[in-house]
Amino acid sequence: MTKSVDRGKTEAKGERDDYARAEARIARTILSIPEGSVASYGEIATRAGLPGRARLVGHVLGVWEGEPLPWHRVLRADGRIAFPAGSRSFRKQVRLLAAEGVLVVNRKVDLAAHGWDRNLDQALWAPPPAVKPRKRVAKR
DNA sequence: CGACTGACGGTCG
DNA sequence: ACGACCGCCAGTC
Repeated sequence: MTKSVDRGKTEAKGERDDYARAEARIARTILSIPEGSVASYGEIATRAGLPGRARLVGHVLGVWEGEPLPWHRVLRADGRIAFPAGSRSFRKQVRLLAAEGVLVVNRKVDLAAHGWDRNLDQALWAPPPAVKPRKRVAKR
C-alpha cells in the first residue's frame, strides 16, 4: 500500500479532528460567558486551551453554524467591537450588549466593569470599592 | 506555492 | 495615541 498516501490521509484527518476539537472548545467557552459579561478573543482562546490563537476564535465565530452563540459578548482585547464602526454587525452587537446592560462608550466597552473574570471575582468577593478607608481607627 | 485577507493581540518607537 | 511589525490561523485567488 502506498504508505505515503495513507499517511497523508491520516495526517489530514488528524488536522480535521484537531480543528473540530478546537472549534468545539471555543464554542463551549463562548457559551459559558455569563450574560452581562464580555470576554476578548484572546481570553476565549486561552480558556479554550488554545493560548495565542485569538484569530482562530474570530474565524470560528465567522463560520460557525451550530447552535447560536452569544457572539456579541466577544470583543477585542481593548474592549472595542471587532467590526467596522457603523456597520450592520457593529450596530447589532451594540444593541445586543445594551440589552444586557453593557454599554459601548467611545467605541469601547468598559472591560473593568464587564470583564468576565472580573465579574466572577466581583460576584464572589463583592467588595464594592466605593467606600474609602476613612481613616478611622480601630476602636478595638 | 506565495500573497492577501480577515470578528486578533502584544510590542516598540 | 498611532502606526509599523510580527506571530497566529484558515481560506481564497
